[in-house]
Amino acid sequence: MADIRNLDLNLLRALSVLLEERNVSRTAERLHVTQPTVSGMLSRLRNIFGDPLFVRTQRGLLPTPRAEALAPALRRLINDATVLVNPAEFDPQTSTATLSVSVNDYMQSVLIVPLVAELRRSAPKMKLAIRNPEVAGLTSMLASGQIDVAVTIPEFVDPSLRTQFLYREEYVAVVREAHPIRSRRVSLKRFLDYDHVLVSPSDGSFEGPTDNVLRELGASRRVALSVPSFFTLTEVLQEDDLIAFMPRRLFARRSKNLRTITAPFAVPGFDVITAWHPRTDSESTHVWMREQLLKLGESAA
DNA sequence: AATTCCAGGCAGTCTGTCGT
DNA sequence: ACGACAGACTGCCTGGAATT
Repeated sequence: MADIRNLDLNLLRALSVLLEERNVSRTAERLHVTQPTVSGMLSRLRNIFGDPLFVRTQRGLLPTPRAEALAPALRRLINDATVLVNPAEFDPQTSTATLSVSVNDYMQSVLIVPLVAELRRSAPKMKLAIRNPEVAGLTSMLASGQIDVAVTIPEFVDPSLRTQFLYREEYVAVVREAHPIRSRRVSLKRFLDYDHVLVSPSDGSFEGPTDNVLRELGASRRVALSVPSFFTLTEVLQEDDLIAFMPRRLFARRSKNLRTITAPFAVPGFDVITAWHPRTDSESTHVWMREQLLKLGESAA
């Protein structure tokens, strides 16, 4: 049994050209090496295949039956190898790839709704899975490929991941249209008279960025309700005299029966970023998807 | 586990010879 | 005379050992 350890692909390529040219010098020219090099290659090929492969005649080199029989398989092999090292360019119009994006409901509303519209147009055969965020397992899910890209905030991202800034978001204070607070500008005392509601996606906490600001002011509010999603937040706000801070871009999309008031203090906003595993850095499908998100982030800003 | 170093082997060129 | 092949030499690559 012949050993393929000594076989390199360039030898097979040389054999393929030799079969076409039936001449060592012309083969050397085509391979951009010197004639003795091809001679040496032929000698190695003869050892590997245990066959003379070519015999010299008056009319040049004549392939042996064994060499002629190798030709179709050689062409296939070289073609396959060429495809292997030159993966097809990503074409959104024809791609049938499936991508999984982890993103919370606020970002779904701001980014994913326009993303889907864009995808239906420019990548009609692609499939997209939107998944609720996994803060704890995010890194391992990105590493294993269960999630391809996450839209999130920097605080949730392990330093081993790659990130790209999309846009900066601000909070606005929101109440329902029928809320007893009528003036746009509200005093701190009046602001604290009412019960508040906040979004805590994972742990049901009653504290958020607003409470950190209040603590520094030596004050505190009563958070009566903690909900897991921004969709629930907007529903609840419409039904009761509560106050909530919500992302400005979300309010712009879900302001039915709601209005903003000017809070007596500012709450720092947050950066929205994409995060992915370095493994997929140059994966053409992923690169394309991240570019789409970046574009949408820029237009959302 | 990753990086660096080193020895051995191999493929390439140049030059020259041989066979058709 | 032309083209294949062989020998001498050079530089690069690879695999294993040593080191970090």
